[in-house]
Amino acid sequence: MTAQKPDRRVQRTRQLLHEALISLILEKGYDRISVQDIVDRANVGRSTFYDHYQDKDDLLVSDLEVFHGQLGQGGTEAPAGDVLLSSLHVFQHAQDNYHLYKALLGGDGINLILRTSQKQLSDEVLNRLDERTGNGRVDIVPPDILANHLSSSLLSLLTWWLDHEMPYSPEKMEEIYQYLVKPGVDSILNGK
Amino acid sequence: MTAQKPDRRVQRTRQLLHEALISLILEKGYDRISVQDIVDRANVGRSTFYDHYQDKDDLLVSDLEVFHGQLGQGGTEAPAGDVLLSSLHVFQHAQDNYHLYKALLGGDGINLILRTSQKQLSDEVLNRLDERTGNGRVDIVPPDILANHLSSSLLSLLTWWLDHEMPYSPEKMEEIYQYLVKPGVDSILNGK
DNA sequence: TTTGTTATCGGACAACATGTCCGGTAAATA
DNA sequence: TATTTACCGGACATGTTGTCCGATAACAAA
Repeated sequence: MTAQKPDRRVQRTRQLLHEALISLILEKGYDRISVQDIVDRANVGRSTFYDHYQDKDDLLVSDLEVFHGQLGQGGTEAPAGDVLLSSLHVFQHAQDNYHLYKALLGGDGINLILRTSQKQLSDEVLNRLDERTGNGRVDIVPPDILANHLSSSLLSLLTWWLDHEMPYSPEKMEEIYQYLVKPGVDSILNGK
Repeated sequence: MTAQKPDRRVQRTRQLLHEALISLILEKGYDRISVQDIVDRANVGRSTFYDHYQDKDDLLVSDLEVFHGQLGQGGTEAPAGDVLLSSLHVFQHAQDNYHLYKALLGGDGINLILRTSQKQLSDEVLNRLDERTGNGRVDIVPPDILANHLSSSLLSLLTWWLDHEMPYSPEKMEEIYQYLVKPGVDSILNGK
């Protein structure tokens, strides 16, 4: 079993496909891209694509691994005992890789349902917030961000509940939701 | 302009397509469904499908409108001055329409990227939470729900930031994130 | 019941997408 | 230089999409 040097062409081809996918997601949205689009953009033969990946999703997942890898490393480890995520590192990394993040998280192609539902809820919250402007620390947390937070928290909690086959009653979930978000809202709106 | 009675066939056809879509999403996931699958299940001609909807997405969006409509009505209006969403109503409605909700929000087909990223973050938070079990009100808010909340909040905040072209600095976003979630976490972990 | 309308059907069509297989070529390693 | 192998391009069968058409049967109105 002699040591094998890796063929330099492989990495290059995968890199080309990677870049093509990202740029195409930005232009057309993930689900409007065909394998043909990707290989045209990358100047790679279509059969070569299938030598590397099973399908379009496979390429995306492989890209996501790089994405998560970069995100994990380089960040100062969270202070021991601190439960909160080091969001600063996330935001800085997103700023440094704006296009990548925007392609993966932004836009509207990928998450049609959740985005539609959340916008609906968020608008509703925003309406209520408008009625109580002036007081509170709105300077620190803008109302639209607060609305976004409240609606997305509810939807993610709901999604968790469904994925786990509704292990608690709606009343219990309501209680949990309150415990999670109310202290934050109070401290912002009532100036603590 | 005489009053026209609606043709009863129309509503029936749309209802059949609606039911077929929902059941198929549950079985295969949204993006693995073809129009052919839908019309086969619904016993509707394929050309008839295109008489009603432009494409698969169009049918889904139309279903979402019903979804949001049901969600909006019937809920006791939020107490005036209360900013929080009436999550109880949402959870009850989800319980009454479990299959619909599960089809639209559950599973993994529709939100590959966000779900993958969130699971990553959530696991990380959960690890940290394990180190401080015992104290706090874990009985009210289970650790995995708390981890889910913290990670999804960060991702939704990040998504908002990207969609609005990064109007604040990463440091400012970090501050906002802390303001939003920290009070809730503290009250849960430290027993207030 | 009769009449006029129209929703539905099924088939046909072109264009495109998918995944696989193959032999030839060129670039890599040894 | 010799040998391995990554890449290419073409071909193939299969499936998907969106559109158009004429025929049929269900409908509303009279």
